[in-house]
Amino acid sequence: MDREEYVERVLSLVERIPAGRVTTYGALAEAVGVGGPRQVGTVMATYGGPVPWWRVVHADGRLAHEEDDDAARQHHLGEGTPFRPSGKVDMKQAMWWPDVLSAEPGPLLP
DNA sequence: GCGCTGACTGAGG
DNA sequence: TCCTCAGCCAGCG
Repeated sequence: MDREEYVERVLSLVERIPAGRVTTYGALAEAVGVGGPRQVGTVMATYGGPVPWWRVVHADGRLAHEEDDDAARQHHLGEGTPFRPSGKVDMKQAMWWPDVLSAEPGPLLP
């Protein structure tokens, strides 16, 4: 697939993350099926503006991009995302695994 | 074609 | 918990 389509799939998955839940770069990469976590990171850094980027976190629950760390925390608090005392997201509760089929843009879903 | 860079990850200390 | 290191994959000079 070309880059545009890849970007579109990643963003569409991020949009599907329910409020109060999060997913990881690696999970998104796996759901799309192409590239790796870093590729997803690049996409988010470049095109992630319009989507709820704060719901995409590191594999261990740390919030991405420390400069916006505070803004992300506010969003999560507002959505009721489970946090650990350490200031990281509680991945056991908050992890949302993307539905692989959702990454398909075509009329694959009934 | 080549090297650098990055919103990553997992293992080890 | 935090830090480091190696592996990884694309985009961009």
